[in-house]
Amino acid sequence: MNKRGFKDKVYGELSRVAKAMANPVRLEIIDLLAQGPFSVEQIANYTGQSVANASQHLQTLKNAKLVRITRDGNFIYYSLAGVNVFNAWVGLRELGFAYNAEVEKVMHDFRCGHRGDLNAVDAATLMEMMEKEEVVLLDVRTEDEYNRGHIHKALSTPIDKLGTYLKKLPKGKTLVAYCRGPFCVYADEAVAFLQEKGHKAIRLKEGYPDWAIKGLPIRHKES
Amino acid sequence: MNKRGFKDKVYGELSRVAKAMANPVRLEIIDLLAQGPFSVEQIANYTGQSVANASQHLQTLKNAKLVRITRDGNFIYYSLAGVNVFNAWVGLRELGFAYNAEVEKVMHDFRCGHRGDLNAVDAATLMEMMEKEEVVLLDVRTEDEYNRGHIHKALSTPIDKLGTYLKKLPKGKTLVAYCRGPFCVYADEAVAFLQEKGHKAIRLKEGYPDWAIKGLPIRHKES
DNA sequence: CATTAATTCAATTGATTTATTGAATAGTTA
DNA sequence: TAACTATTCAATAAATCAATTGAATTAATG
Repeated sequence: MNKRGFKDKVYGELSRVAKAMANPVRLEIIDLLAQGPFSVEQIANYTGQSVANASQHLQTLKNAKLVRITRDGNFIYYSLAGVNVFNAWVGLRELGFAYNAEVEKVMHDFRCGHRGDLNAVDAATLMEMMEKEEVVLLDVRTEDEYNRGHIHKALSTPIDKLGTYLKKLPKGKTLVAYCRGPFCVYADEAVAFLQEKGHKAIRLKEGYPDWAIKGLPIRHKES
Repeated sequence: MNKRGFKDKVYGELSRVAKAMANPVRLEIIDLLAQGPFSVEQIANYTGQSVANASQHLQTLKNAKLVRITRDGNFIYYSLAGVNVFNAWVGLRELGFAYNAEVEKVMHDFRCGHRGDLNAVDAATLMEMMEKEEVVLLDVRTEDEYNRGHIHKALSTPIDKLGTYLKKLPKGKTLVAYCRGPFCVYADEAVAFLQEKGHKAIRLKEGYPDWAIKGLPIRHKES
């Protein structure tokens, strides 16, 4: 094989991987699967797609080796093929943040409409805050996702049941809410709700997968 | 805006960035521009494309904010919009290496055909070797690229003039050749040539941009 | 073995993407 | 200002991609 043929093959193969990521629905699926395995129906519901369409996108991701499947009874669960998939997704995400003003703008506008406080702490800041025991950390994802893995010392307070946990939360301390990632709005909703109830609340910029991949302290239930 | 509308916009914008990367020619352009600025004609020649086609791809990259331009005389020079573009490219590249057996296979087959020794040292290993002063480091890219920036202590020995440097190279020490990146074949060609001439030679797995972005020691000519 | 539920396949249509060609534009130099 | 050069634009046709629909698989259960 000559030099051009070699390059055509290498860049061609890599562009197949990039093509598999180059679709809004598939990016949302990747972002979701960073939390762990989900069935086709769960993925379809979450992304607002028909089951057939979700399945089709999942086949595309599977062919590109970005996801893998495990069976459990009647269900097929999809999850990311490995940590490199998440890394590539983060690379793309940060690229979007850095140079695409439209991404920043959309996020800013959306969150402006939901709460006054646009601040968010990043992982490093939160680590410092936690060392001083100033904060209560809230995992507002589903209980299932919490059990799969959560930030050390976080309490499970799913967004749709947040009201029932209100009494147990101390008024003095800062509440920090986190969810699936920077595009997940659960933490924003939680912060809005908590601030309305008179709490001092702020969201964590990153989500659980970002925290975990940095090697920061986590815990999970034995399965 | 509702939650779905927000997500559609965010993932839609990010998929536009991914789409801009999802083409073999554009990936090769990104990989090249990691070395520094190049004109449209240089890019067209390097990628084996017509000037019009190269220009069209560059417009696509520019619209996605992945590259930016600077003028100098008659020429327009394209370069990466920032360090995040390179990071995203590396994320994709590593993803290809990790899960796409086809990429590994193509590289292995190609390099098998060119030299017996498939080994390559990585950056960390090279740093150790250099501390013991066991190696002579050769930058086999163009002299121009060397001047823009090179690994500290490397000699400029462009691949097409490598023969003229032969006498000056010590027979006892290990020669380590590096070039633009893992898909650049200059270092492979250099290693094959040097081994043929009785030298102990090996390539660096990564290219100059990978070395530089890790914060490892570099030097460059004042411009 | 038949039923059921979850998932995938196949065919269609409309929308994007790509390489090619040749013409147009915008800066530079004489 | 005219000629030149590097780059971009516009139009085309072939190829690829996405959402929809309904039918076909596949594996577990009665």
